[in-house]
Amino acid sequence: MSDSTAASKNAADLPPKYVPADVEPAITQAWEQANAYAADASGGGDPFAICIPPPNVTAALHLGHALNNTLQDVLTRHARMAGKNAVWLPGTDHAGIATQSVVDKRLQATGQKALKEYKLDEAEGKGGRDAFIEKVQDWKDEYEARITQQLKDMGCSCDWERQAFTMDEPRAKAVREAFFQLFKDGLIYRGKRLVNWDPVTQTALADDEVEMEDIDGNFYYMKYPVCDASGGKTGDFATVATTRPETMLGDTAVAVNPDDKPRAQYIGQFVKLPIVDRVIPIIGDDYVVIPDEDSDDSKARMASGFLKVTPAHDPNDYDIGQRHDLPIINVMAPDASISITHGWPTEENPEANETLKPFVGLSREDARKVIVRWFKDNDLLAEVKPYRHAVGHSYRSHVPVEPYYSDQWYLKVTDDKLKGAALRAMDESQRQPSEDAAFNSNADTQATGLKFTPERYAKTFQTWHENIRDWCISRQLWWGHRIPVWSKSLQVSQSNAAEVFDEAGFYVIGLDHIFQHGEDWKETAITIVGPEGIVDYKQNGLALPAEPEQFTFFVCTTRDDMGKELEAAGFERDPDVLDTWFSSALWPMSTLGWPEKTPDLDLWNPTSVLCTAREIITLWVSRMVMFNLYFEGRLPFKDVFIHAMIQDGHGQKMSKSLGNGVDPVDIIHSHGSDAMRYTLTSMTTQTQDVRLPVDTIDPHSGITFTPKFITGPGGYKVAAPTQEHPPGSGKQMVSSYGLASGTAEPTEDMPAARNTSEKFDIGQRFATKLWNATRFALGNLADAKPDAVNVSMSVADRWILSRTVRAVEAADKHLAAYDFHNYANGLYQFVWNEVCDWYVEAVKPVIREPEGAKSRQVLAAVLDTSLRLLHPVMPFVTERLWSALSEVCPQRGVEGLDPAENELLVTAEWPTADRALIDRDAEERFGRIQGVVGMIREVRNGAKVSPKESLDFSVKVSDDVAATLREGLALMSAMTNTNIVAVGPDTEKPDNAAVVTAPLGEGYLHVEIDTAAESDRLTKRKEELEKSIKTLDGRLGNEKYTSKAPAHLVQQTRDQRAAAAAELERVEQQLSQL
RNA sequence: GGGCGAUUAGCUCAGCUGGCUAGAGCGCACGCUUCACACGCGUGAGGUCACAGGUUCGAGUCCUGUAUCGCCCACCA
Repeated sequence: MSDSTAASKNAADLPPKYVPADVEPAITQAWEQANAYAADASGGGDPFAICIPPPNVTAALHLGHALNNTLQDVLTRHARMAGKNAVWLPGTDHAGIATQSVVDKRLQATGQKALKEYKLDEAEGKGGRDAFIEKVQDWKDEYEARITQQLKDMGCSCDWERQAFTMDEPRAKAVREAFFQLFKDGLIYRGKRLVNWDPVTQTALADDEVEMEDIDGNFYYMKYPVCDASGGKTGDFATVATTRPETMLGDTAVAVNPDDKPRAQYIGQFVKLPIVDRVIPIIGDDYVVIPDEDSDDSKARMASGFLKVTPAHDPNDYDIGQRHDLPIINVMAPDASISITHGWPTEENPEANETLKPFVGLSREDARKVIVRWFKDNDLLAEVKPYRHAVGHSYRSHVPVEPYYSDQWYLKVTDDKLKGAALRAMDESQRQPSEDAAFNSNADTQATGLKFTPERYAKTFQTWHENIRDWCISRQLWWGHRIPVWSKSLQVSQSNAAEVFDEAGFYVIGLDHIFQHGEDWKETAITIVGPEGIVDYKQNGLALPAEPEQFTFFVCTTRDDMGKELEAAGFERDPDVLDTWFSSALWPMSTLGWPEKTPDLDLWNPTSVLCTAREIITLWVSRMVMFNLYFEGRLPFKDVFIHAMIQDGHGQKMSKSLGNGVDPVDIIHSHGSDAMRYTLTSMTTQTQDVRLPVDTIDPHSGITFTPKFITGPGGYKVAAPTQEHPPGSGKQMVSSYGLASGTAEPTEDMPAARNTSEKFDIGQRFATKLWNATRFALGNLADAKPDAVNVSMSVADRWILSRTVRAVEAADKHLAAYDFHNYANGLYQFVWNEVCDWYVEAVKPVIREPEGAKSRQVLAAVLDTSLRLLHPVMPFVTERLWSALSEVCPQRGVEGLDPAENELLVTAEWPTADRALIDRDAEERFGRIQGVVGMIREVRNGAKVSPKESLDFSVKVSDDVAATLREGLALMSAMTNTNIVAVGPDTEKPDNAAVVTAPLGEGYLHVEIDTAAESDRLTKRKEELEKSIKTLDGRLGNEKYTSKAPAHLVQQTRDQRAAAAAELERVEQQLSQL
């Protein structure tokens, strides 16, 4: 190793305490210098690849990300050590709407020119769009750098040379190409539909960007006068029930259920819509719920039987409107204020409607109040009932989403080539029985075997695809991939054909090659939309109408120069950008060079595993699967591992939007990176989310305390923005919530406070334990003479080697199953409870002696293996200790456990377990020693004998057993501070002695015992044994048990019964002798 | 409304296809500055496994129901 800081020269270089901050930076540097993470497709080994779920550049990472990335790093480091050609592809996501609105908010908050002003500039042709995007770009640069640093601080072994961003040029190229292909294949279409509109950010949202929240609202019962076709009132009323009175301005029908006897008679009549005086029909549609006061269905209880139909502002009403060919009247502007200029039919002449005028320009909230008031004043409000119901809110601006009728681009994910392929890709073993046609399709099944861990998430994936709807991919934003479509509308007829079309019937705009070579669709695709919809001009040419009709030409191209030509020809580029998830969906391909057929793509796609949280299965996993299958005919990854979510101390999800996130760097600061990684890994079980109570560190004093909590927006518990510690001291600080929510600004007197959590203590302690165990080993190995070969292994040596092999096997098994908890926990127990508590203690008496030669070898090998096994989860401390070990003891390993040496642990070989080292005899014998040692310690403690006081111990066993026990007795005596004074068949129990029993005999600890205490202890034990015997007898006395239960279990029960009876006898004997 | 998951020691969590005298870490009690480690060592106390039924020789583990909590999905009359 070339550096001097990371590598230790000898054991004395290891300070008594492990201080992560003193070690981590140098280790990071050593890895970087060695280029340890770089992957090359031409390198050997089986491919292993992980794509990072690219974090949004909206904000810094929190502990949820730390967990996500730690697990990926564990897998990657393991794969790398195991000799695979491993790559971990890093990157970030532009997160369109989220980033745009975060930046806009920040600009507003700091009094700078914000989105609104830039939009005005853009409208005036002053380039506001590009100027704003630059602002967002600055933000992105800042946070991308910060996120990258966080990942590096965590020790993430990404191949940083491959850092990607969903909006950089290679990814942009992939997006254009993908869009183009889908467009060309007819899977992207433009549709006028109801979308989820966010009136604040003024963009459409995908279904999954809408969050349902329960809202306390009202049911309003409004009376519409019934009339005839010409508007003549009958004096009767139809009372509609609605939660959204303001949309009544756009009503185009009233519906009743034809099976609703009392009301069906109204079908065919009309109502005169109040305020707007529109005469609209009463129609029959079985969607309408029939009122029933006694129903279980709350809707039936609340319903009036008359449903107002507003196709432009309610998805259900839209469907009804389609069924009955109703007009669609949009009554709102994009900001959701009441408007008569966004779709109101001119023949109604709304400008002249005096009654309507007061409502125009009102927000939908105000309009609701005013309209209700109008109905009340005009005696048309029948009733108002409180009603709690779910309302969709923008996940970004948190205002209710407005169903809004507008032009959008859709991706036809319902097509079998997308949806069907995704369903068929599921591993057969994880499919639910299904009626879905996709499973019966004859279509080629390109790839199969997509597997989820835990399995249950396969169901989420399947259900999502079975119910999938077309994906609205356009967003009215600036921050994103601009849609590569240019369009132009023009009036076309036979008379102007010569100006527009050439002889071949193709449209002429100076782009002859596009149209002349109509089948050469490599870079350009055209859709022509005429009055009757999409024109299949490729088959039939364009049938020109006699009278001029409107045709719109949509040209999709991946080439910028062609875009410019199109613009010169009067085409306009679509102003919208693509949904963020469109570029994310290409991630496993675009990070490997797609659309080029690169060696990387060949080797690493499909990637090995996707590691993510469950919330993203529908948004992201689904779309990656569909795209990768569609474009490359294979899966984006073979496995999907869904891990837990990190919750705060109140059981709330840790998230940026809640502001309760904890910066991993804070934890690294308080506990070290390895401690954080270890704790997070060991907390990862298959079922549970992780609850993590968070404390605050007072920056004035460095003292940790539990912050004061307040109830924040949305009813969540959050740390108060400013904290005082101790209360009343006047020493104030800004909490991480205060920072994240922008509700408090740190100052010199009121600095920002870091977070910590005692949950990470376990990792910190473990790192320290490992550190100290290594210090012990190095201290002894350093002095080791060249080993005398003729020393044989002790029972402890054989035992620990056996246990080490089992630890290797367990680690392999658990990692392969994504069982992170047991991987981490198993090694913790191995290192702490077996290596440190027993092996190191057992070896102490001989470790510096000539007869300890073999033990020194074993100790070095066991330590070597432990460091290798732990490296994926605790890379820093293990790497540091590795260099120290290599320095002191460059040659290590025993037969069967001798992986290749390597300068750096990060690229060292993963240990393989030679099962020949598994030694049942040693395990059994050492187990007995452990049992006896335990009993002696128990007696010593019970008798309150100081550990320093050496006690005599005599053993009664047969002579031949005594011979085999010699080694074990020596060990036992050393570990319990006892002198063995007699061993043999004639050993008598002294008067003052505690009896220790073991399978092969018994021992006497010569100690003045407290008769009363000993009597209590024995009596208690006696009762336990009696109870146990009773249970076992009950079992054995049950003929059904002895006949039905497996024989070995019955035998086991008999053995247990016998053992308990034997012990009971001894206990009773001891009691009688007290 | 549909689906998934959780409910085990004071706290945070393990307990795979039923065999447990139910485990771990923290916390707690007692004793130890034992020459790697007090971020330690040793010993111990602490649980009718949410509740009610059922299947079984046997249930923390399987089934049914109830309650509470969480998450995901769902077209806001």
